[in-house]
Amino acid sequence: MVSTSWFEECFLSNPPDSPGWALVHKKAQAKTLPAGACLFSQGSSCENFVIIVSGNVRVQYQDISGKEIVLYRLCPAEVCNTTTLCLLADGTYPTAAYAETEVKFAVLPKKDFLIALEDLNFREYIFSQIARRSLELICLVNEVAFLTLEERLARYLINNGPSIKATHREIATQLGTAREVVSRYLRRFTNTGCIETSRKGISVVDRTALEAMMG
Amino acid sequence: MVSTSWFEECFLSNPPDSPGWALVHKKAQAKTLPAGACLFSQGSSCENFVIIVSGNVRVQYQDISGKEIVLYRLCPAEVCNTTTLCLLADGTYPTAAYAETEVKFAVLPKKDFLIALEDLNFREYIFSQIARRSLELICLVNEVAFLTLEERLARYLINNGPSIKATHREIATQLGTAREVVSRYLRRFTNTGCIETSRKGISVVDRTALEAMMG
DNA sequence: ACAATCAAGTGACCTAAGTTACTGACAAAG
DNA sequence: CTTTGTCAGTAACTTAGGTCACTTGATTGT
Repeated sequence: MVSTSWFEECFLSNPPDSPGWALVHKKAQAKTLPAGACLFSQGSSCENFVIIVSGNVRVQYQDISGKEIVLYRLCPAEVCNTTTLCLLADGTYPTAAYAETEVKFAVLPKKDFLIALEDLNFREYIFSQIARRSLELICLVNEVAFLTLEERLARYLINNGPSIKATHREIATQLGTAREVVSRYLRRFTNTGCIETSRKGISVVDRTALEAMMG
Repeated sequence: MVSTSWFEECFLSNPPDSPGWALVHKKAQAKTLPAGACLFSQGSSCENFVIIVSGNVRVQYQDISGKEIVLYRLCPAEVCNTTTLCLLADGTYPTAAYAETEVKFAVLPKKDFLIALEDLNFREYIFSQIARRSLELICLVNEVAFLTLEERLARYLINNGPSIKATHREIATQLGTAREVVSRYLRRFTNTGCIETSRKGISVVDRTALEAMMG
């Protein structure tokens, strides 16, 4: 059972007074993992529903040659899309997930999750998240298929706020490309005055100019 | 209400004796569209649940410059993934759908769909489909991001059976590339004896050789 | 303090694949 | 039989971006 302290605090907006949330509250196990830990990896079987309580998690795909692309990130109160889909489809994980910070999360056995889904309140919470995330993935297909890296990088910079704390390497993984390529485009953006770079950080100076490049 | 003839015939395996299916049966409207017709297009709002009764439907994305990529195809008894996700997320369509043959399908207002979802039987049918399809889309991201066109074309040829009836143009749309590029790789496959081409058709001669190329 | 590690900068090169611009072949319509 | 449109073949070129091979500077651990 999840300790009341952080769990309830986190779900004040979805109070566990509905049967589904009550079940989660009763049966879920609280877990904590340090930054960098792997929550699940490609090919492993999916047995438990996962909901993030604190910290954030990167969900990504890694191909045979080691190339990676980030599919999405999980924030507190969010449900892992891949996990939920795997539970519903009886599948094994096609992706891997890593803690980016220390992460607290609740874990609920598949069986109990399916019971909790009987509750309209719980179900709506879950499925609106799944739906939104899956629609995002459809958009990601298009982005990867049709946008240039320059456009995708511009989008990344816009979407990640005026001040970004990430290495070129991390950005490259996010976009599914190589570090050098990111450096190359960042240099161009710097030359045209769109951004300013520092070690481990980028700040967007001319948002409008960047927006013009994002396709 | 859907005429009993083709609807029931189609759902024998999911008999409408459960409340969800009964509701679908009672409230759904039967529609028919000719080959080539548009079921929905990008940006239009999503009001109705859609389930295919006969024929098949191509769901694709088109970017501003007119480039297209096929995301998936719907077959009889299948539910449109995008539609269902949009209903659950209150969104507008990010994709478009076109009838590839004459299509019969049932349409159920959002309101009734949400009621039908109360039924475990119906819900499981819908969500296992959604889950499977969405997992496929995750794999599509990786395919587009990391595989070469040669590999993707080889996969396409394998997945679409030993005898394929499609123009180079159609295959190009499927993969999100240009016709000439498809012709180029098909020529190479022909030269190495993997396939044989004829007007509007391709047949896989050496499946094993093709499999070796699909990455 | 020094080595080791990691982030970043950068030039040179290479290749996949998009683009342009044709040609010829076939089929259906007139 | 001829016109018109679709399908396919192909050569020539361009470009995005992946890869290699470094260097330099910062950070960290011992």
